[in-house]
Amino acid sequence: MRWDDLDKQPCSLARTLSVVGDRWTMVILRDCFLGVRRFDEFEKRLGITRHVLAERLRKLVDHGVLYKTPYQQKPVREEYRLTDKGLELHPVVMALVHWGDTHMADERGAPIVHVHKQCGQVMQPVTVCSCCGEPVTARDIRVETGSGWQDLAKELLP
Amino acid sequence: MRWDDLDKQPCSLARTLSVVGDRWTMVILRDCFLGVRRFDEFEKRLGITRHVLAERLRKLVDHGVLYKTPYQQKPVREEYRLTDKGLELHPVVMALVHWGDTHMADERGAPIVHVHKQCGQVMQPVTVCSCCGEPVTARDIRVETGSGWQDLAKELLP
DNA sequence: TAGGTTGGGTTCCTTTTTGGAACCTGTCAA
DNA sequence: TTGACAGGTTCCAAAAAGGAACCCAACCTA
Repeated sequence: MRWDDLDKQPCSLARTLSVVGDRWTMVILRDCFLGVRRFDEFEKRLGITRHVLAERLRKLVDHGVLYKTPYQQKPVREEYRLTDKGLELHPVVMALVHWGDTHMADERGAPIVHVHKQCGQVMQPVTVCSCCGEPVTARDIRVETGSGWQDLAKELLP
Repeated sequence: MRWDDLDKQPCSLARTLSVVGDRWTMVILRDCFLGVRRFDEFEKRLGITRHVLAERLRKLVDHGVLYKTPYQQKPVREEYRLTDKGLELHPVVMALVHWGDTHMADERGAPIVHVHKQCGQVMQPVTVCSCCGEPVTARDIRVETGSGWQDLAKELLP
């Protein structure tokens, strides 16, 4: 399978990765969540080549994850901002950062910490069950085929 | 910057992506979480080329995300399993799947659902604050430089 | 005992993607 | 008039992915 066909897979993870799963997109989105908005600022911070950056930004705009909005006229200059759809990638970013903090940090600890505005504390993201509110780990989960997909059950699960 | 230098960045997200951030690794890990363990089963399910698969599995083993263990002698055959470090990527997988369910699903709905064994319900992952237990979104978070990184504060944040 | 199958790869070659640098286009300021 | 700035695009070389074929040890089976 070509990577380009990922979005046709009957798998939400594959479809998500077809948008954010290439080498640079998540790093661009990290900067978006930090408040970076302009082309040249992305370029400076990421050290990514301009034409890959331009293409990734275009793709994120096409998918409705970012939108362009002018911040000056004459000449028109536009900046990139997260849409609501983009903001909803925050749990993904938090989970990636948390794993890195736990498993890839050096003796200096986490480069960046997250403060929860409501409680004022430095926080780690915890994934809980939407029904009972208890923390969930991989071992607490059983996977089943979705109700619209019974016919593909044998293909979806090993 | 080359993508290969991501792991040297003072950023936990970049370091995490240096392990799981290429085109196929997360899809391989999705299958690991579904219980796939053998080379040929990965190949059949993913339709990925054998040599990319072999390289990705090797890299995940090198990083301690998977380990190889024999399931028969004569001839020795080994399978790949998630280590504890690998199991801790579960929140990342859940967050990616949830975003896909929300934003990339078709009329048939989620191909796969997650049942929380403890409460028996189909669940969605919710990210909450480790201190106060309240759900957090992007707008609830303020970012600060980690205590070991004050000297780099100007570089880390825009 | 020849021939095929299975699991788990490696090799080789072609096509796509990146990386890196240079170039283009309005607008403004010196 | 030259230069800077923001935001790209173009071009070419280098690296990675895709696809097919090959390898090998140990079975199985006719």
